[in-house]
Amino acid sequence: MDTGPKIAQVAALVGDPARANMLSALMDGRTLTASELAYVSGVAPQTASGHLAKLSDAGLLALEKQGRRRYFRLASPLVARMLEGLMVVAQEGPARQRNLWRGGETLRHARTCYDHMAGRIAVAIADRLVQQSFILLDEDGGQLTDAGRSFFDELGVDLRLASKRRVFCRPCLDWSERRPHLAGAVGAAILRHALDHDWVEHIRDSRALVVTPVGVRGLATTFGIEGAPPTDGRRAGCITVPRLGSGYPG
Amino acid sequence: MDTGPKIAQVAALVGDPARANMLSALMDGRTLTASELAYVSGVAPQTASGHLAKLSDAGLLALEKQGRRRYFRLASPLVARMLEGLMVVAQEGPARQRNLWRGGETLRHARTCYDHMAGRIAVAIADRLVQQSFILLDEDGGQLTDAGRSFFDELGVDLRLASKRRVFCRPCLDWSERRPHLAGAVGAAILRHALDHDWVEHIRDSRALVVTPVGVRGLATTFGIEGAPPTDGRRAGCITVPRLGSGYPG
DNA sequence: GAAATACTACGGTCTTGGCCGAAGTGTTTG
DNA sequence: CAAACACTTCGGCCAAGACCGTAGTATTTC
Repeated sequence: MDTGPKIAQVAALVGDPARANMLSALMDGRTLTASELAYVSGVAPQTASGHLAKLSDAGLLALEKQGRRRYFRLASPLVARMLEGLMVVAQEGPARQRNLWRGGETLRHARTCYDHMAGRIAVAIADRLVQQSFILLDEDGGQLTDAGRSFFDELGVDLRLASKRRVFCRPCLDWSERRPHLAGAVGAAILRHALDHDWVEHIRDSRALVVTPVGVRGLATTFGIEGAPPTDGRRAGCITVPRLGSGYPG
Repeated sequence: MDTGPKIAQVAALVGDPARANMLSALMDGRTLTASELAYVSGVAPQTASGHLAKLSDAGLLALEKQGRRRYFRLASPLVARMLEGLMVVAQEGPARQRNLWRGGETLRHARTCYDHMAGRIAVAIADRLVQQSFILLDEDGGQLTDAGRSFFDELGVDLRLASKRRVFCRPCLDWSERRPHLAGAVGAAILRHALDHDWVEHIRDSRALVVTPVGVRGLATTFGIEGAPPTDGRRAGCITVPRLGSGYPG
């Protein structure tokens, strides 16, 4: 039962700040180029190249070549899940200036997690679906009830898009709420539906989502969520995530 | 709000082979001493000491001092979950570790704690003895009543074996149940009685105990405990959400 | 073809941190 | 009390690896 060394290898890979930054940036399922990842991780391209090679060799990242660029993304939802687990523990530390967070509030409210939603809103949705017996969740799996199936049918959410290979429905522990939200094909479908109907919008290039006025109504009628947008007056939380889009040197 | 560095810190902690071995050994919920952890991790005690300090400081391990020993255990189920996530990625396949976790269930049911019993069964025994006024317990001590003395006499438990020097009867906080079970000479006598009468058996070289069919009857008639064998707390389709915040003593 | 772009390979520097021997603290035993 | 035991602290050794400058290899653009 010598699992120790194996998990040490993986953990050591994530244990470098530069690599951890890269993985964090990829958490929402985006694909980024080597240059972009070098920038977000704060190291020179040569250094980043080495890191990316290691991460790819270890099977944490998937690589796609296109012309002179290399696009990287997380190799599988399992990797995202692993990172979520680390985040949960990492957040637990001594209660420092937790409020020092800027824009953290927005992230806590709603964000993407790989390909589904996370944050208060997502947890509330999961709660509602469970409470209504549309979904049955246990520690690491879940399933749709018949009632749930028709609920999503009426909503116009097509769950048949789900590939057979991927997990259909599972809980994903939310690092900000410490309670599960929905991942898997069902979670992805809900996010797609929310984006398609303009319930939520991406903020710039971050993982944060804002709930639109339309979304407030939609969430209320569909899921019974009273969730107003994070703040009223000023812009719902200025995300302080370093700009990815325009900040590249050169 | 950059989560990268934080998860890097945690991951780097797990990223050392010696520390990873320690954490793996604790995955099943056991409590191990510094020496034992030094052994399983394959490093000298001095080195292990440093590792354990780091893991404790980071909040991954919980520490309990007893005498000249230090007992370590995973600080929370969230840590176990994180390790599980790493294992999944590390070994490219379905987590077989499920079995270990099941073993944790066995530990929670009945195990030895030094020289006495711990776990659900032990807590139930203590409850019963207190409820029957056979034993009076307070915060850090306890005493046998006359009724209790004759109860043990009839049972054939010889309490006079107790060395003079050792504590006769005291409560010991059960880490899995978070309620006290019996330690001291009385606790030791109960365990000896249970082993002598084949009520329980040691599992392999672990501290886990299984309750035999004989034991089920014995516990029922003697202590009025309905305790079926390790009830194997299988699914029961329950939501585990509420358990996230609790389950382990802080 | 030449230049710019995106990325990779190599080599040398330098910090980090794991490791253990020796010595020290606190606890139990006899 | 002394000895055994469990663990920690200190100090020096050493290797792993993160980093970047330089110099490459593809690919696209002009």
